[in-house]
Amino acid sequence: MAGRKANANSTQVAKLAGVSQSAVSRAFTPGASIAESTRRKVLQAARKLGYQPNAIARSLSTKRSKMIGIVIANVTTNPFYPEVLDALSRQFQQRGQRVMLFVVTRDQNLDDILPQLLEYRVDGILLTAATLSSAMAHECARLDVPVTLFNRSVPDAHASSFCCDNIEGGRMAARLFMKSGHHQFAFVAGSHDTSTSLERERGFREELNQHGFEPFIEMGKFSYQGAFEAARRLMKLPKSPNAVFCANDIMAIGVLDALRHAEQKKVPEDVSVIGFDDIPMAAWPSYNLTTIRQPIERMIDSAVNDLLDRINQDTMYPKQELVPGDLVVRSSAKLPSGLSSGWVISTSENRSENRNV
Amino acid sequence: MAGRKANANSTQVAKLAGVSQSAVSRAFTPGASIAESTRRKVLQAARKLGYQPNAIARSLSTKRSKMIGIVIANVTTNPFYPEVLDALSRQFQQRGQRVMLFVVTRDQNLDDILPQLLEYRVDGILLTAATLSSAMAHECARLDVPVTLFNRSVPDAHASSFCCDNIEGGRMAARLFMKSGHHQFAFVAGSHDTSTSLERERGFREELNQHGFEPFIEMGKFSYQGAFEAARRLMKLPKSPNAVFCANDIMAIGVLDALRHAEQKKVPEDVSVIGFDDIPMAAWPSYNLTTIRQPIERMIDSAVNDLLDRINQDTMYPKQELVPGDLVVRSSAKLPSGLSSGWVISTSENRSENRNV
DNA sequence: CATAAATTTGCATAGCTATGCAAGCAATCT
DNA sequence: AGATTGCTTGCATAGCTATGCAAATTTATG
Repeated sequence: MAGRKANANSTQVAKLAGVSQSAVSRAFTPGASIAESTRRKVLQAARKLGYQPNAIARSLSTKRSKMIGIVIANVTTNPFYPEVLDALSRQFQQRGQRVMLFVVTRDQNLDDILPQLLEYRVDGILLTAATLSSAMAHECARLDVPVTLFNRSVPDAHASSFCCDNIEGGRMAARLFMKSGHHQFAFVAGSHDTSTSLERERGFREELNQHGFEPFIEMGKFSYQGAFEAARRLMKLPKSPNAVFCANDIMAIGVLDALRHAEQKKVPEDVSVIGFDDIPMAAWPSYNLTTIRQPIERMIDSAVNDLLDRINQDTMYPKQELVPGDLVVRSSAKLPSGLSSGWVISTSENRSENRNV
Repeated sequence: MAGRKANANSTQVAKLAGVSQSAVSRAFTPGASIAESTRRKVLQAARKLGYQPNAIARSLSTKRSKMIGIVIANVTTNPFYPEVLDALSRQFQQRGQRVMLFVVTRDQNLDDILPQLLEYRVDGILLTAATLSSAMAHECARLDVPVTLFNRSVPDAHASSFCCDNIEGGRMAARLFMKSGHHQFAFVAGSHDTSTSLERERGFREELNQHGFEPFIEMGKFSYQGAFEAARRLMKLPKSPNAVFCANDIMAIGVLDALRHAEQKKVPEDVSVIGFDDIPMAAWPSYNLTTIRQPIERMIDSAVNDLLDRINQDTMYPKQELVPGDLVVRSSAKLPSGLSSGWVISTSENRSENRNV
């Protein structure tokens, strides 16, 4: 009920230091017009009173909260997202922005969440593993709050988006499978309404189609367990596939576990598996997963830069960026002759190197 | 450079609705004294102008930001913490609090971070996988900002703390090992300055000591890789251990992988392994890890309740709570006769049940 | 209907900082 | 010395909402 203990404010500091309140404000504003001697007096008085500028009042005054709203989903089901959150949060922190976090479920509607961010006048919004209704996109545009989507492509032009090149990723998986002589393909999808899953499927299927193949599709619900069960269904098919591409690594791992522990299949001898993301677990010796790596750091750098730029400059248009992924060759998929495990094949600069992964 | 697009404010809404600014404020304050008819007028005018109350201004006025500062570490290295963050964030969200997030490294000093939270006048602070310097504890106490530690025990009486009973957890592991006839024990520690690791080690060692045993100790650095290497060192010992307790699950998994893939050991035939936490991966068929489960939901409920209570009532003292863990018996540790895999043994009410884990 | 009681309303101000502007001051130049 | 320039400083106000208090209105009561 009772309020916070009275915190010293700039006026009290001013009085103690024998200067005006403005001077106190200036003493704490980098680059403000204030003599070094007065600044010292102020800082000393501030220390004595335990004064710290009130960021809430500053936000009100400057109309800049220095807060970024981050909305994220799948944090517990896909280790990729903790990585993303970690990197995002550090980046913003380092650039002087605070983070207001909302954890949602993948299919949760953001129309209740975004207003809560806007209420706090966040300077920008970053959505990952979540999509934006066009109503909300307009609302953000109206309020001039830039929005960036991470790992979701967007039909709407009001928001920036930063994605891995999912289509090309799917194609790379298909090509690797075909080069090493597979003939029966399957795709384990994440969901039917998520751009990442749809695009990866599309690239995979298109590349196969060009060579006269058609993959089976099974739903893995973006989870270990869902993919585990999907794999079992696939193995029950009359012509069961021997090359399974999964919409992400966590599902690929579910598939691997199902193949080995529930279906007595050998990987990659009986079935090859490729994932997407390159989460840390993919490199564990239990899995050794061949996968398409999303270059998280680079993608996040771009996304953060773009968002901060759009916050600081009025006249910037949203940007859609597609970052190429790298094929990381480990041992969950049969190798074509001439390629050995431990290679990273980078589409971008068409270079291959043994990065010891 | 330029400021945000002018957002409608309560005065403009008031003018349009033909009422005073106070009335607008009251229309948006649940329980305020306002006639239903005027409220409707206000809400209609607000809708027309796209008005939404300014939470920053409200915070300044009420001296309540409705924000909780969360500081978390290990988000990418230990899947336990994404679970914690997810649950915390949802709980606070549901209770009408926003979350300001800081991601730090385990050993990072918080003396630079906490002031940033205090600057924004967060109503309370929750630290997990991080500790509080006593200077900062005093600072928070001075400013009347309650602090809660999650999964860290605290010497300082200024903060609440909510922990699993790590000592008893360590004892449970020791007892299970001894019951199934092991004689050579090891503990894979997380670090030498973290209460979780120290307490789990202490319980484990004390229980062994009571029966005349002494465990080897190796450092696993709280990571998969660190534990992987620790396991290899353990196996090089002249009397290599056949019962390894790890300070957490992710390290236990690192140990399992090292034993199986680098040391050609069978688990549990050659070596038994027990972890701590019960992260989702522990139940995967590749690992089937016997472990001490931390009852996350219950712990978080308590922690959140306590923090919110302390925010709302002035006269509450911090609380130290110890929540008992459950021994989840899977198949990474040899079973004593009479016990079969799939059992959860709960210390708290001393009941056992086959929960199909 | 008159009066008391309860509800609703507006006024005025607090909460804290940033900043445009004009005034003050010191240093520099002619 | 007087004029010019450049830096510092304080004044006054904006930014937006909440709320104590008194006034006004409505409702209930006798």
